[in-house]
Amino acid sequence: MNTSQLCPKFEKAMSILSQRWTGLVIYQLLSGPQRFCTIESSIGISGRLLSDRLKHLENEGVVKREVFPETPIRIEYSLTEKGKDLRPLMKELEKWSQNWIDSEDTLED
Amino acid sequence: MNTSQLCPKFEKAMSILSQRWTGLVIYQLLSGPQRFCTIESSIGISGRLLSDRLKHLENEGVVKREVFPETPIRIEYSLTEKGKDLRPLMKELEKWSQNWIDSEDTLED
DNA sequence: GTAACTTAATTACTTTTCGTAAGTAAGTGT
DNA sequence: ACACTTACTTACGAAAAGTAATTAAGTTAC
Repeated sequence: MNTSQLCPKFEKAMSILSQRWTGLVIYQLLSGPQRFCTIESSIGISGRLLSDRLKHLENEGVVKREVFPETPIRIEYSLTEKGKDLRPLMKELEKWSQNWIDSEDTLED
Repeated sequence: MNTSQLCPKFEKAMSILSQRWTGLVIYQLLSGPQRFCTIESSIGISGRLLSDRLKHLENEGVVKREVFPETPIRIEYSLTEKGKDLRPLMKELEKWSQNWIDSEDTLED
């Protein structure tokens, strides 16, 4: 049972951002529209989960999928206005990580 | 294999925030030091996971656990400076959620 | 003094999600 | 024809989450 007393909009926003990989996918797309395999290799997510996350973000209206029927065909993912508006938040997280995360203390590769 | 090209500090910061419940726990503690059961009921997390998350956040230096040997004994959780410095980020998420999350589109209770 | 209650957990068990690897469909390059 | 690339999907074992019951230490109620 969820007996939360928090703002539902805030909770919803947090639920999007707190799903594994989702934040990194958005962050990566802030540098511009990109193809599936580019995102995949830049953040180290598996195809299975990237496919899932992009679909989820598309449903939330954060990410846009565009098919360019060139030859070879090209499929690009980009941020919608809603997605782009997360830039200030990402900037804050960048600042925080620079101020507080010790380089000894990062994730193992 | 993680072949990420992102800043390791940013990745680490994101990995903290993108764990389920962790963001809400921090957000809740921004309103001041609180006891276990207060956090539990305010964000709707189970004791099992709250215990886990608080321990994790204590290890990361974001949360501080203090035992007050009064009668009755009181255990309070609060944010460290590192934790308090996440306030601007939370403010950005609040703003974003107000601007972009439709009230029809919130989580079910 | 013992039975019921509270807090801060922990343990046991089930369900959901993740991660790895392999497979697929459509097309390209040689 | 054959290998290669892209954008996925499927299968399956492993890890994490969710639910509920239990515990330990102390409090209050009678």
